[in-house]
Amino acid sequence: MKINHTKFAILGLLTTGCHTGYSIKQMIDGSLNHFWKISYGQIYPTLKILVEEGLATVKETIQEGKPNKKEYRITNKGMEALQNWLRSPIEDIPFEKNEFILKLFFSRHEPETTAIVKLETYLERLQARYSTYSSIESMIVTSLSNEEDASYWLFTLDYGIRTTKAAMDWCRDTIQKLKEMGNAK
Amino acid sequence: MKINHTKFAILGLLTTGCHTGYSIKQMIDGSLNHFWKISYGQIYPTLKILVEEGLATVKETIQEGKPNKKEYRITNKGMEALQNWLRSPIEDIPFEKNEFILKLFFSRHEPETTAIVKLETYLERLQARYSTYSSIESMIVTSLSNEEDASYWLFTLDYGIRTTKAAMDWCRDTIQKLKEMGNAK
DNA sequence: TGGAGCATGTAAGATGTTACATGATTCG
DNA sequence: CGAATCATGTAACATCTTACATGCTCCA
Repeated sequence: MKINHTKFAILGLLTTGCHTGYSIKQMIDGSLNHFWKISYGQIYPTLKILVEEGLATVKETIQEGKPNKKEYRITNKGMEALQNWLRSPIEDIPFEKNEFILKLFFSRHEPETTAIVKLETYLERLQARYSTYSSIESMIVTSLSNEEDASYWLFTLDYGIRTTKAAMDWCRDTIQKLKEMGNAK
Repeated sequence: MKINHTKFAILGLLTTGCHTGYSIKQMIDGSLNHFWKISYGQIYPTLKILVEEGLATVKETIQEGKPNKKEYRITNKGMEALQNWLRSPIEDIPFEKNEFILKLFFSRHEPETTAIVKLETYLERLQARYSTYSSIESMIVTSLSNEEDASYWLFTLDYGIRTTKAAMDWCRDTIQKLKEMGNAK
């Protein structure tokens, strides 16, 4: 039996102070983005399903000066479903769908210099990601240290930081190796 | 404009000595699996499309003692298309859809011990992956050292090895931290 | 006045997985 | 005799992305 994890991701986000589709999306883009992505095209329909299944409730709130919003809250049944999902064993070890590595795999069909340029671009983007992670980390440490979620959020962030760092080191070493290959010819 | 990378992955595999849908699948599962997956449900229809577009040719081969097979070969046009794709800049830096990390993110809703068990399971699987990579690596080094593809294949493998190793280290440290959190209570 | 941020939603299409169907040979 | 390996394929389904549509307020 296959489980729809996205549904539970949204359910979980409801426990972190996000109560609208819009704020859920922001949270995903800001904190979950390195290991889970969800688009509006999934968020709003899923929120509807959650209510239908009794895992969440909605209340339309009229705001002055701002558009109306629908506030979603997790129910007891929803909380149970979330814990159930947390308890269930993980299916597969994740794999990364990596366009860049795929291209590198076939790179003997292109000149070394082209591969080097691609590696340099990749390294730059990894560095950008690394700084983003670092700034999120210091933000959590300073402003959320008493928050219950904080330690687990830092663990997941640390995972991102360490794997990104490993990838950056690999990039630098591979660039070096490719340059040596070029010189040897 | 969005590019269908899977199509090019199959096209690229045609240049590595794979000529049937079956052998392409084996190559994917053996060597590409850590950064790209393709199922038969995609391979066979894509191979058909490749022929329709003139990027590959088919020839049905009658084998004695074995079922017939269709042998696909890349055409000049296909080779050009492959190089074109290789040259094109990478769109996005990849992200890992990681069910395990997603669960950890919400783990304050479960007891620490449960999280520790999950981390231990995850570590075991990472170790298994690590040994798989290492054995593929030594296989390539010993039996393919003269093959043109070898160095690029080793680069991609090294990427897998390093990021997996970083994840393993993170696992061990996080288990430790969680145990300390448990003791502190 | 125009853009950014807040806010919700849908429809079409792309992409990918799973289960199923078929059938030969080889090896233990 | 049964399992594994070789070999090809499809239909249904699940999942996800993209583009589009709407409209308010605040600020420069």
